[in-house]
Amino acid sequence: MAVTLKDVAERAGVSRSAVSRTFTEGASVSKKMREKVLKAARELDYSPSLIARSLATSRTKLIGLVANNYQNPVFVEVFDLYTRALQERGLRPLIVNLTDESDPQAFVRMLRQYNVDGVIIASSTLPKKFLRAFKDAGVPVVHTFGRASRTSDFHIVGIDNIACGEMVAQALFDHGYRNVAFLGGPETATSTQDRLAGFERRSAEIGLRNSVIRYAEGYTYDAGRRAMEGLLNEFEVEAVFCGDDLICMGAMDAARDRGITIPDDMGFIGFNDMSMASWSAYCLTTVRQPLKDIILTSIELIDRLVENPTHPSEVKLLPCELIERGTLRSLPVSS
Amino acid sequence: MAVTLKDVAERAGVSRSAVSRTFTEGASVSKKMREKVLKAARELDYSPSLIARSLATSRTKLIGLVANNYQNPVFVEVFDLYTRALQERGLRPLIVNLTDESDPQAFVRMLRQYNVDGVIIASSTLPKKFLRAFKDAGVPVVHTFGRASRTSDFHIVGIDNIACGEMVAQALFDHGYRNVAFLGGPETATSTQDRLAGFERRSAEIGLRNSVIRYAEGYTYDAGRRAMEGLLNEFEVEAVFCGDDLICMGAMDAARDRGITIPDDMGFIGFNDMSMASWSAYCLTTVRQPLKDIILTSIELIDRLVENPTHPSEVKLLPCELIERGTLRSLPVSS
DNA sequence: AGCAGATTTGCAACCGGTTGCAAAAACCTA
DNA sequence: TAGGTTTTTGCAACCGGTTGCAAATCTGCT
Repeated sequence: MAVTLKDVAERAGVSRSAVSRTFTEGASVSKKMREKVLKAARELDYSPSLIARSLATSRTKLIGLVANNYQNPVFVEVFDLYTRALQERGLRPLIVNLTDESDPQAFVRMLRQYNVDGVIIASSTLPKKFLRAFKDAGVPVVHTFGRASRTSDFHIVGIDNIACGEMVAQALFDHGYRNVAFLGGPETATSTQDRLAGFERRSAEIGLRNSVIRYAEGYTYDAGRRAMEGLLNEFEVEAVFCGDDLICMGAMDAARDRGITIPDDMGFIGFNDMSMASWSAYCLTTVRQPLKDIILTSIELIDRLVENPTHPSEVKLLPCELIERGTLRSLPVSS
Repeated sequence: MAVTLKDVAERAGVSRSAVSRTFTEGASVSKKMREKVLKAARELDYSPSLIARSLATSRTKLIGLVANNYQNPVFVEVFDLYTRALQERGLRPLIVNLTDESDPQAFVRMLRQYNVDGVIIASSTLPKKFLRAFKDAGVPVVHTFGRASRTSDFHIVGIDNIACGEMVAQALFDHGYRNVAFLGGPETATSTQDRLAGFERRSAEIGLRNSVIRYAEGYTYDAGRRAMEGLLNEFEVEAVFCGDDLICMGAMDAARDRGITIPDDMGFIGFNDMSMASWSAYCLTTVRQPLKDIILTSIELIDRLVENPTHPSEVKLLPCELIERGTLRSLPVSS
């Protein structure tokens, strides 16, 4: 059915190796030979089987892309960036959609079976042993959105969540807020923990009172909404720092549905700057993660690891940026 | 490095075929042999290489998943469903992110090089010749969200866009609207064309005047917003039928930003029922596509095609449902 | 023209599995 | 227990490429 190396070789009247070499980067073939082969290949509409090549070279150009956050629209942005950047480098993502029910070990095995060249874990809520499993199997891993740590021997690309927490505390203080709430993502996510740590540290330094700490059960609108409703029943705060834009939108809608006006009655600040944050229905003040940089850096790193698996472990933390829109009240004028 | 068939065979003291057979479905192995092999395999932590197996069987369990709508959050829902349903069946999606700039032919070649078992095209805006390219290469294709047509010899799963257009016309009429606008997705999308056709046909029948026909340039918030702003400058309508929820949200925000109250001053109806449609900031009345069914049906179909490539071409159109929320004014009470 | 050195080519083994075929083993019946 | 069936096993070829090695060809030079 399909046309193979052998067919081309016969048609061109050369050896199979010759054909192979004209299709492999940096092999030694004379100009005359190459042309003869390419002509035959063109006539037969031949293109080499990557499966067979993989078997021989034990390189697949496949990169496992593991994620578990398919509920959040920001993920479509993440995903778009990953898939495009990978395919521009001639790599293919092999997607794993990890749900709560699914058995992680099965996916580790699966990715090994496909002999992926490397794995990118794009999630801050996955346990370390998951990374370990790949490492032990000799597969290069990069943890995007992971927590930095001196002791860890993993490759990590992400942001400095502690610094971000500090930045938000400062921003709230600067806007004149004195009594605020923290409404994070899932408590188990390292990103949540770190943001809270930074937030509390800076708050203590400058005298910002954060009287409530709550966690949404997931990075979803509904979870944000529910958590905010609970919060509103019990506390009075001037502003809320949300661990994710989507959570923030749920929280804002919960507040508005109780007749609270934003930002006059209550301020909100989100995290991620997903594309919806700029919609006029929300006009969300938020912290922007440099998604594109994070993802390009991750891919570059995994690419390098594939070439050189013994590369010493790297941690790259990229700077975030405060995006001021309309959900914090105007800065008090100094008089 | 990796442990292979041969290692297991040696350890178990049996032939390589024996090992292969215990790992292939429906091969003949005695209970005793199977246990001996499994024991050795377990001790060595062996799992068969899918690459090598693919080479031998020319089946990869890979399904190409081609899409070009990575801007729309509804896609994250589509994507979640696809990846999960595929992996539940033991298939792996091989993702192609088609951008405007990318050369479609290159992707056709790429998917063939990976020897995918089948391809799912998940888009209503891709040209037919794209499908043709796979078909010509002997790769089974299913077109999800495609246009039904008697003459076509492709496999299609989607909705009856004409009927949906009719349903919306009727719904607007029933809500008391008499002068409305159509704000579709890209004009080249067959789904847009069909919805408009149905919409106009039923409008004519019942006496609904649709005075404006506009198209957003893409399935994005901004495109919806821009189109709506233009529309507001030139026309007065009572309600707008948008070709997509995201477009609709952009349009709604454009209207609100001009001081228009929804639904008192103007009605809106969207399409897709993406998860955001239910947010209280929009509370969108819309048409729900049975996404899950569409996707499961697509996968089932491609699965069957892989087994039997000569399967006669099928067209499956699934019914949509009107989801009434708060963006159309209340039904006039009959008195 | 003759020769050393560099370049190109083909041979054949290998990557890690599957599978048709025939021999061997197990089972059944008389 | 012998003889015929059915089941299980191993051999060896094959899937479609790559690659080390040695032979063949091509260079440039004297």
